[in-house]
Amino acid sequence: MMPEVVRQTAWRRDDVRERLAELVADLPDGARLPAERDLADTLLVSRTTVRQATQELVAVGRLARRHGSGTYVCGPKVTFLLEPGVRGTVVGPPEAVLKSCRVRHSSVPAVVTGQLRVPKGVGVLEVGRSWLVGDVPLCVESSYLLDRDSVVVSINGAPEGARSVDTAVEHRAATAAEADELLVRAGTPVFAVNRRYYDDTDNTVSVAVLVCRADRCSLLLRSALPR
Amino acid sequence: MMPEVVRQTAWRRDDVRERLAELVADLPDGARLPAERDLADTLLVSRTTVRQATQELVAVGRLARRHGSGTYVCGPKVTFLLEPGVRGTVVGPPEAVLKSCRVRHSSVPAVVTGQLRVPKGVGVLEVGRSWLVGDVPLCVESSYLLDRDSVVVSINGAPEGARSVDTAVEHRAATAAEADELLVRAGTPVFAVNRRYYDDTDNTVSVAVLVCRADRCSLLLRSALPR
DNA sequence: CAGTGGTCTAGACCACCAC
DNA sequence: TGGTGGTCTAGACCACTGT
Repeated sequence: MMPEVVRQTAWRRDDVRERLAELVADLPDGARLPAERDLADTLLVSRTTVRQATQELVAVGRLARRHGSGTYVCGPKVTFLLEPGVRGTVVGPPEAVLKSCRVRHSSVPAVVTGQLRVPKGVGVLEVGRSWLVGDVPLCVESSYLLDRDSVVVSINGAPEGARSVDTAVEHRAATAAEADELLVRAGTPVFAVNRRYYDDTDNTVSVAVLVCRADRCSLLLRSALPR
Repeated sequence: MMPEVVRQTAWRRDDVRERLAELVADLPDGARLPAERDLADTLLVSRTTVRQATQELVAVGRLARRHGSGTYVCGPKVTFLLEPGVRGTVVGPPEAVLKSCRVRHSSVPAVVTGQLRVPKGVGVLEVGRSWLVGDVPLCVESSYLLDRDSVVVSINGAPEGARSVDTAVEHRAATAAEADELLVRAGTPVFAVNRRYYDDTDNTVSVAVLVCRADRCSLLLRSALPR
């Protein structure tokens, strides 16, 4: 059942993708590729096939298209560092800038209900952060903390009282709201990183949701081993 | 620079994708969608547009296509659990089976050279594991350990002497070899999880490389906080 | 305004599956 | 053998960029 068989045929798209990958390997970051119509003529395939092959390289961050301008070779991905005692940070290269960091009171948003078990009506602090490379937002993060926590510690570090953390990483489609924030089309694949901090009695102390563009970000997680 | 502007136009593809997403939301896992040609007729778009919209849902694991059979609603993703002191395990649902686990001697493969700093000629143990759901391989893992380590501990747990671990998660295209093992086409997006175990003096003790289908797997990482 | 990517179409043919 | 997904084409038109 569900054989999901491997093809025997050699598809033109695969051939074009490999040719492009070789071409790209010899080009510096930021270099512009020939126009799709030119590539189609050169490689003796239709423009559609060129686009399909290109798309596969775009999806994994090797190329980036700019409407009306051209298709360009991408630099290395942004590395997003997650350590148990620290909330997310971006480490280079390439250089990413923490664009905004806002802290505000809110009253138990839907995302927190059921995860962060607080009585109805209790306020939480929402910490929103976003990172840019150039002018392009790559990661947005929202953390939800109990008011009683130390805000200074909580913005960048684990909240007071937290003793362990779960990190769930999922690859999914961007919602309309996320797509809007990340300046991509809805449905674009993103990493969704959901972190929950627990205290000694396994109550959730805070929740952090990170959404970053899968095509432009890698994740790095560090942890000590229990001794 | 690099505005990467948000579109104003309403594309048919987006509309079709949202309609399909709504349709899928009401269907049970495993349900079959109407044929692409029928959807095209119903939604008054070309089959190409239906395929593009469908593809976006396939890429994030909401749908799966079966050549010659149909397009089906996917169940939940396989959760791959990574804990500091334990090598990867799969937790359900859905049920995944550890299909193979082979241990063999090898002499410093390329992937280990430079990462696992051992003198040339020293043998390493290679532990290969793969997990299946049904008959479909979703994850393959290769660990490389120094011969001096306890093999019993090393297969499922952290190697002797390891005190910390780095976990790098990348979203990239499957190589030809990986695609062959996972029964997908080359270029398919995969999670590549690279774990390095370090001893007290920060020498790499072992290296584990996990490759899993991004469309079918989620990652869950647990760690204690330093106290 | 010329050049480029973005979308969409109608149709063709192939490969696979299940009856 | 009919129905399904998989690939590919040639061309059209739109939207955006940069000169």
